[in-house]
Amino acid sequence: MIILDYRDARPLYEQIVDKFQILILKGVLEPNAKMPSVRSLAVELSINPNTIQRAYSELERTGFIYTVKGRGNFVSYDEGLKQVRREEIFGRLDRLVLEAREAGITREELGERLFSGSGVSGQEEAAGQAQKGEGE
Amino acid sequence: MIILDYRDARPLYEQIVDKFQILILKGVLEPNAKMPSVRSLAVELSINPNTIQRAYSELERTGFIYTVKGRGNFVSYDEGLKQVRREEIFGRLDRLVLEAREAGITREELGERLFSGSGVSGQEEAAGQAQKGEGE
DNA sequence: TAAGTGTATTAATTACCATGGTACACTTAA
DNA sequence: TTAAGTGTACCATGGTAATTAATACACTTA
Repeated sequence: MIILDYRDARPLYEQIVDKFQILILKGVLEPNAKMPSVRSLAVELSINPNTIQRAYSELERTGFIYTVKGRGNFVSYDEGLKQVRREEIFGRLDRLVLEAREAGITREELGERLFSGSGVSGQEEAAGQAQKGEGE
Repeated sequence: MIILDYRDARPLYEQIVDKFQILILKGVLEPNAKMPSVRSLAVELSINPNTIQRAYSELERTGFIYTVKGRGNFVSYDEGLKQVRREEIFGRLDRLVLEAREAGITREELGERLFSGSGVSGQEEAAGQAQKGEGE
């Protein structure tokens, strides 16, 4: 379900948070679905349970999951979360643009790169979540 | 010439590397210009010479400066560097696009954000290199 | 009751960052 | 030649973050 990248400079718990955020936002993990237990996931990934615990705490703090003591952690997806993730990504884009400008790259050049990425430029997405609201 | 931000979570040497890369890429520091000596910059920034040394080593490793023992460090700007920097930034854009797609953000939405950033969308850049003067 | 769960705490380890200090080799100018 | 300024290479120290490790406790469920 989750694969760690030890070449990644970021802490393990942060990688775990990211992966689950994506799985939850994409609907792979449905609302109220049970998360792997702290101990079982620790065994599966061959890392310490404390690291999983830290990731789960972060996911709970940011509203992606909720906890029932003695029972486990569960997905608490709601539409607001998607907006949070979107804003985070837009923020990163803003910062990248600033850096690009300092390297002499214009917005136009970034735009060109943006749309040449995978050939596709028109209709995308809509796949993945399919059903549900989508909206926002 | 350089101002450190102690609220910044990044290491000091990394901040120094970044600032000089920008100064060099923007042409504020011209090719073959002498860099501040390790000791003098350390005094100016009130940090340890070893930290400056580390930053300079990184700048030399990445080709931004060259060293002459006993004489000092000098700017070794060439067009190739700018290209490398551009590619690095474009690469980051590519990865950001992938993450955005996973969050359900289309290229169009990214494009919109890209050009709404600071109102400006047309002529930019070309400013910055203007005169030079600056030069230590 | 036993097993599985989250949670909390403490200690130890490792890596990285930064400092402080010393020493050496080189270049330049007096 | 000498002195000053330069880069460079060490080493030891302290601080912090990430992670591991080992326990312990409280809860839920079968």
